[in-house]
Amino acid sequence: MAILTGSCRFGLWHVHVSWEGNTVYRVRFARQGIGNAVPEEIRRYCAGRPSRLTDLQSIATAGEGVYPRIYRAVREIPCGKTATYSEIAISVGTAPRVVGLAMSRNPTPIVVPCHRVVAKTGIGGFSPDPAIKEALLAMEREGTVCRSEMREINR
DNA sequence: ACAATCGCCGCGC
DNA sequence: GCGCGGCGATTGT
Repeated sequence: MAILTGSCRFGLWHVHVSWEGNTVYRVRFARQGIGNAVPEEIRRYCAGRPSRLTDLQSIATAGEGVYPRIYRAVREIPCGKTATYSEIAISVGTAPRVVGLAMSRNPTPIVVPCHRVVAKTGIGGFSPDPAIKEALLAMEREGTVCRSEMREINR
């Protein structure tokens, strides 16, 4: 199977994705879009519709290094909730700044939901623009996007 | 090897 | 509300 790339819209930004099957290699925010499609769950998420990002895998979570363990811990933060840099640090046995650095180098934002990691006082950083982080958190707080298919069926 | 680089935190003012 | 020092893994020279 070949690696595919595409983009979808999120507010004023375009979300570029490269992936193969269920494995996502890169996600990045850019001003310009490209024509091709992105995985369904990311398309639904960006549109604010119910989605299950946990169906996707990220290359960033593989391995036993510190960064992969951080990324796995971040993936366990439920949609609509947040954790602090220090909480993640304690859970994997490292320092808060290492978590910050790992977030800044996260190759697959959204799939590894680094926007759910906030500073103890304040929202913390996000590149290329903290406004994206605020928008993602606001969307998840609203709640529609967080409904999984199971909850859709159960209600 | 070494130095620089961080999306942080807790303290003391 | 500052400013400061400590923190640890990664990346580039």
